[in-house]
Amino acid sequence: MNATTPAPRMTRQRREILEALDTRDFRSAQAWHERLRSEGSTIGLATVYRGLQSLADQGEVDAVVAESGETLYRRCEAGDEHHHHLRCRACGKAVEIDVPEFEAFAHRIAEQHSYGDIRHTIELTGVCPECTAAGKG
Amino acid sequence: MNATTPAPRMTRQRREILEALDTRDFRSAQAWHERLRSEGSTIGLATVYRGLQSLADQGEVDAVVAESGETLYRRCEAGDEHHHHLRCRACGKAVEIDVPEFEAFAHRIAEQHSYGDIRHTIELTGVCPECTAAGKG
DNA sequence: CTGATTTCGACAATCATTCTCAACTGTGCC
DNA sequence: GGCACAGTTGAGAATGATTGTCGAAATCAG
Ligand SMILES: [Zn+2]
Ligand SMILES: [Zn+2]
Ligand SMILES: [Zn+2]
Ligand SMILES: [Zn+2]
Repeated sequence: MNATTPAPRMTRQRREILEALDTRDFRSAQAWHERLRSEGSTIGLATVYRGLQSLADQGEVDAVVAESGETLYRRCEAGDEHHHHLRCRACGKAVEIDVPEFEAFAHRIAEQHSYGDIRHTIELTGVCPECTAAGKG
Repeated sequence: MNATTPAPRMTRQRREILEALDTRDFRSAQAWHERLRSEGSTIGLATVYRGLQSLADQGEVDAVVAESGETLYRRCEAGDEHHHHLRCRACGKAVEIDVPEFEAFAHRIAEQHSYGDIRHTIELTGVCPECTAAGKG
């Protein structure tokens, strides 16, 4: 059956996405697409969705689901190390944080209830200093 | 400040939703709607959406955003006390947990980065014993 | 270069959720 | 009870994010 999923080809579009993502903010696929277009790219929306998803699978980008339900992406700072974020709800700017005590705690709780295949989501959101100053609170 | 938002009227539909919600599982608005219909109700989908949202605002029901982006609801066990869940991804069954150390930790991190108006999401998901046994893992 | 395969991108399709609006119904008041 | 009337309802349309389709274009092994 699965003899190693073939590595994605390095196309112009994939390169463009990787370059565009070289920032510190979480944005939606649509927002990244607009930015790419505004910089002269002719990349298609579906391609941006596909690219971001595949990059997220590889751990190259972080993906989080906002309260609205839309998925936000940004380039991952920490390689494939496990981590979480403190993100600005107004501009998307985020810092990576780690929650050392929590990882063990999660598994303890799960075991107590005999739940298997545990996953967890921890997201802190707020309004960053710049956005607070700009009244985007 | 609060010029008292008028309390929602107690209609047949609102009563039906409240009754249907008397379980322990997280389900989507559509799923609750189907269940109500299958029990003979003629309630409309939009009404279920509206009802669940308003109940969530009042703290009567818990709402969480699943990885897929859809919102899941269930009746809240803990009144309006702050809490989090360990939820089964296969059947929705959940237990409420609390994460005492975390609440303070979140604020400490936020302050360190000067982020204001902090909010947090913590969700544990897994597969419950029943679903594991049934091979829904 | 050549052919097998993958990826593109415009556009249609899906799916959850929200909106519109005419009909209906709690609620307060007589 | 009966009335007035603002809050609710429900069918269906509309929205908005995401995914699927499919012929054209690009990548890569030989
Ligand atoms: Zn900001
Ligand atoms: Zn973690
Ligand atoms: Zn289960
Ligand atoms: Zn908490």
